[in-house]
Amino acid sequence: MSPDPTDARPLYAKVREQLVERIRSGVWKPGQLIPSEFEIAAEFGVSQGTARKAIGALATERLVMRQQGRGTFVVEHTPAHVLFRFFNMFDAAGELITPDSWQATCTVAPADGPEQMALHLAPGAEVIRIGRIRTRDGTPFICETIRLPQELFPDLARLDPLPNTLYDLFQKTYGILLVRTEDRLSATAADAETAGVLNLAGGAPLLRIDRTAFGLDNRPIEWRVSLCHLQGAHYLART
Amino acid sequence: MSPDPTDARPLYAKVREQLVERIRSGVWKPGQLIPSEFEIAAEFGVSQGTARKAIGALATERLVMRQQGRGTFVVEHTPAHVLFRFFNMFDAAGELITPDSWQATCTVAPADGPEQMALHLAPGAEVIRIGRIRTRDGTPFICETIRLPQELFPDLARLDPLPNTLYDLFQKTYGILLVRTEDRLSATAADAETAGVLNLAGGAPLLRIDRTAFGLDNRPIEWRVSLCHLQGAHYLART
DNA sequence: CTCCATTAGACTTATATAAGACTTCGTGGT
DNA sequence: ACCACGAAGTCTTATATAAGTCTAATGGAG
Repeated sequence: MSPDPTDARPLYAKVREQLVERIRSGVWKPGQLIPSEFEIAAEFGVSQGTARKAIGALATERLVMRQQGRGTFVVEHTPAHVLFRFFNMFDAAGELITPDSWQATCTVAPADGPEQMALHLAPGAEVIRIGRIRTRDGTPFICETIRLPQELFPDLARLDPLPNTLYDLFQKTYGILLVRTEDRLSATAADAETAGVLNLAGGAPLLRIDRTAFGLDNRPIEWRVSLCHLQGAHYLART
Repeated sequence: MSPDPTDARPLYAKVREQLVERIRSGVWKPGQLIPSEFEIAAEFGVSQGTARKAIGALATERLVMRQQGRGTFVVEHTPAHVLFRFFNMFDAAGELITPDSWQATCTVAPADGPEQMALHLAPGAEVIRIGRIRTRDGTPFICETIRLPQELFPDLARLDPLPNTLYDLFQKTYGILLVRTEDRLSATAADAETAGVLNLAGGAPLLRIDRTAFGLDNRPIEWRVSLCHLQGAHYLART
């Protein structure tokens, strides 16, 4: 069954890999109930404890959610879940900010140097470029540029309007589950264009969030640069 | 042995709590080898697997480090470890920045409102206020203010000079292990004083890091505000 | 005799399995 | 409408075995 019979990794690691593959390939879809520990154990010819340990690894990677008495479910990127999991902006009172999207533009072009670098693209590959403004209580506060590999998201550029939570779209329409992000934060002064869009004086300090989001196979899926005019809000990083 | 005989939590959770207490109280000191899984199991009258699960919980909380064949050790906040664990600034090439400390001032005073709030202090309690400049390749780039509960760090204010890595001092001299931090990031314009210290034009954009660090019992131990003039550097937040 | 590579053994954490307890939820009787 | 109960799931605990690490004894080469 395993490709390499001399593979020395522990049993539960091999089982884990097979389970990940089932989620990646879409055999088990987001939100779906997966077989019980005993069923998985029987299928792979291991004990329930070993199957449990493999599933437990998925649970710590937040690929599945377990519920005692109910079963184990593949994570689903509902808008609410995406907000909770991947959005880290809070207002002065500590409340999670729920932004709206506005005025999105979407184009396709060959990737330039930085885009090739960020998304690990071969020269000549195309990217989708999305620009959008996000608002909070009606006033614009984030100016955002998003780049995606065109190859992974056919026809996305023709979607109009784009939904507010892209990660939800990635998963439900394209079957791509984001698993991990790396956010690089810095401060920058607003240039003339951004200042105009956000209705600011030029040179105003902005928080710049440079995010790369990775999929199940650790491939970079999205590169997103957000320029944020936080009015008393902040980005929260735990540990 | 347990204070409440009807305590319904699982066995391993109770054992875990006892082990945490041993680290908190200093019975097991940082860097020290703790007893083996079998010894702990025998002492608490449980199986090795249960003791192992309790220790495993500590390992995922990064309170201990396990090494197969060697044993399990309480984490130690060496300067290198602190840098790796709690310092999140990287330069444009992705290399970890190792800052130096410079020109620290240290005073003691009754806590003001924000300090009481951040450190959960009773009115009238005193705080230690530390101000310092951090340099990178000799040029100042972070202007930092640190507040500590005076009660926890007797005589710290008399230390001169303060060491570069405070977290190391907290652990080795005061036996206080930091376990978790919450960093709130925002962008701000340099005021006149900060601009002068960092040798900048007034109004230059700075990254503001507002950090609260928590100890083993989840008590806030440190409140630190850093104003950073990142020259191509960034703060990295994973996940 | 000294040095060094080897090896047996003790001790450690890691893995695998089995059995019973606990939780949830639907179902059917009252 | 309510409650008891059973089916089906995860969770906890215990036990046995494997695998990694260090130490000290051993024995041969120089």
